[in-house]
Amino acid sequence: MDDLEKYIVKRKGKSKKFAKNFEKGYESFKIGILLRQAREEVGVTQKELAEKLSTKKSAISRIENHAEDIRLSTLKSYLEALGKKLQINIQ
Amino acid sequence: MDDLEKYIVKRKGKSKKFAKNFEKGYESFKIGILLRQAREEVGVTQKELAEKLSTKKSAISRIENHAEDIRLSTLKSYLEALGKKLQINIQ
DNA sequence: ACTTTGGTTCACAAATAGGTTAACTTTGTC
DNA sequence: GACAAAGTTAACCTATTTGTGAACCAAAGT
Repeated sequence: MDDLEKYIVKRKGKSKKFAKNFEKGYESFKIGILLRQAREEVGVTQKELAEKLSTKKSAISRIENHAEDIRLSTLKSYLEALGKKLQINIQ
Repeated sequence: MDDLEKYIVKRKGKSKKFAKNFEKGYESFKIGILLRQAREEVGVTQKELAEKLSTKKSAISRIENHAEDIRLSTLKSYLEALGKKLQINIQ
């Protein structure tokens, strides 16, 4: 079980809603989970992050919970606002 | 000079149009260059790739040349159609 | 010179991501 | 319980990506 899976188990325990939504499809949630994990690691609230990105906390929440897809630029700026870097590899 | 840069030099030599467009901004072209490189490596034409993705060759060309941004799902399926895997890391 | 193949670009339509507001829930603290 | 802070969701709107067809160019082969 890797870190992401551990995190998912933890989050399922914390949020019944998440657990239910999660079953609808792993793939579509994977990126949101990754992003939430990154944000929590840094210890920033959705509101704080939203301000750095000149957007609203609701948009952040949507990305972390709902978003079926995301633009590469959004992904990048989200992470950069957390002081992280996005790395893309092709295998 | 890494592989990507080498490839860019090569492509600048082949296409004046590309060379000119490229100067307008590196960042926005980077992903397209990566994708073209991946496709050429496999030896697939834009038309062949388009068919696998149920789209048209013009859409492929746009992604490789013009596209300012791209959805994660598009990136993923493009690469998977080439038999490659997209790997995302956060640093 | 003509045709074919691979690629580029444009214009328009369709689909979808992201901005925004407002109402709501959850969680923690007093 | 009351309150505040953090997060969620829905609705609407706008901006952007992607689908599509057509016209075009360059290179290669006939």
